[in-house]
Amino acid sequence: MMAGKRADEAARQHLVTGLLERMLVKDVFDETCIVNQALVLLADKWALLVLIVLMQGTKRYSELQRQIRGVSPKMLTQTLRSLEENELVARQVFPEVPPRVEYSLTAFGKSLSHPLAALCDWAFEHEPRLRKVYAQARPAP
Amino acid sequence: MMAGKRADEAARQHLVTGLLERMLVKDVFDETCIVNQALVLLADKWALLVLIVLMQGTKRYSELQRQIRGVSPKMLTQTLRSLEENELVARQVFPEVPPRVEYSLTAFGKSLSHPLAALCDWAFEHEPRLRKVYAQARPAP
DNA sequence: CCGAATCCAGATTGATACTG
DNA sequence: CAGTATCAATCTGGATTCGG
Repeated sequence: MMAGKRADEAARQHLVTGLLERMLVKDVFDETCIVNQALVLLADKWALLVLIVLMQGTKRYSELQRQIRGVSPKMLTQTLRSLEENELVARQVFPEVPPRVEYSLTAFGKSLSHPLAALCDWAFEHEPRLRKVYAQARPAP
Repeated sequence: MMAGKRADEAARQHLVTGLLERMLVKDVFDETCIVNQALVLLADKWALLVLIVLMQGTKRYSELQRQIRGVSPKMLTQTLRSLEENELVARQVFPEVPPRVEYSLTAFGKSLSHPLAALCDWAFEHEPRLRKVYAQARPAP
């Protein structure tokens, strides 16, 4: 138990140290920093949810809308367009009746699987605490 | 080279499959899904940048403002308050003149190091492509 | 039916100036 | 130093409408 905790901490320190080496510690978060630019593309709740759902495989527009509860058609379209422009998602239109449009991750999008999975894993691991802070942060609707 | 690529793909599939098992594939992205709640807290550019900077250690308000280029005092304060409420960041006020306030990650916040490092690693690995899409997504200022 | 475009009220953001 | 206050501008989201 104790050893496991120390191992986790050691792993964390290794990761953080590796990062710091690359970031050169100071003033890296301006507009030219690649981490900053990446966050501009990714720091969006709907975009992340779409990417996570598309990790399951190719989906139609309506499937995405069904799986991602609470997304309006407008925001879904907007998010998909943005992801397409950023080359993370591919859009394929089938000239049929009724119309069919399929979305899938590009190879670039698939390369995000590891970071996104790490984020989801974190959420599952810390579920009780997350629920607590989420509930107290937003008074009952 | 080829073997490395295959290993990466295998690792990705393992991660994704593990996720899918937990997500039970369908309709998990409503308000009660823990991933959704986690994203509400984290899908924010400034919050992520603050967390990443605080991975370097304890910082004063002005240090954060200097390292995170482009953040206004208002947004920095707002972001820090939110992170504090979510128990990811601890705030300590020193009753001195001139005033001093220090921010650091809580244990909970430190538990985010792995996912955040994975995200940063991804950004560094895909820097050329990221710069390309970032540039074409936003016309020269 | 499915996918997308338009309009508009309300929330969020950002730059700047100001205060204990 | 570490924030607030203020105001303009942008973004969001829902309802509605349109086209294939």
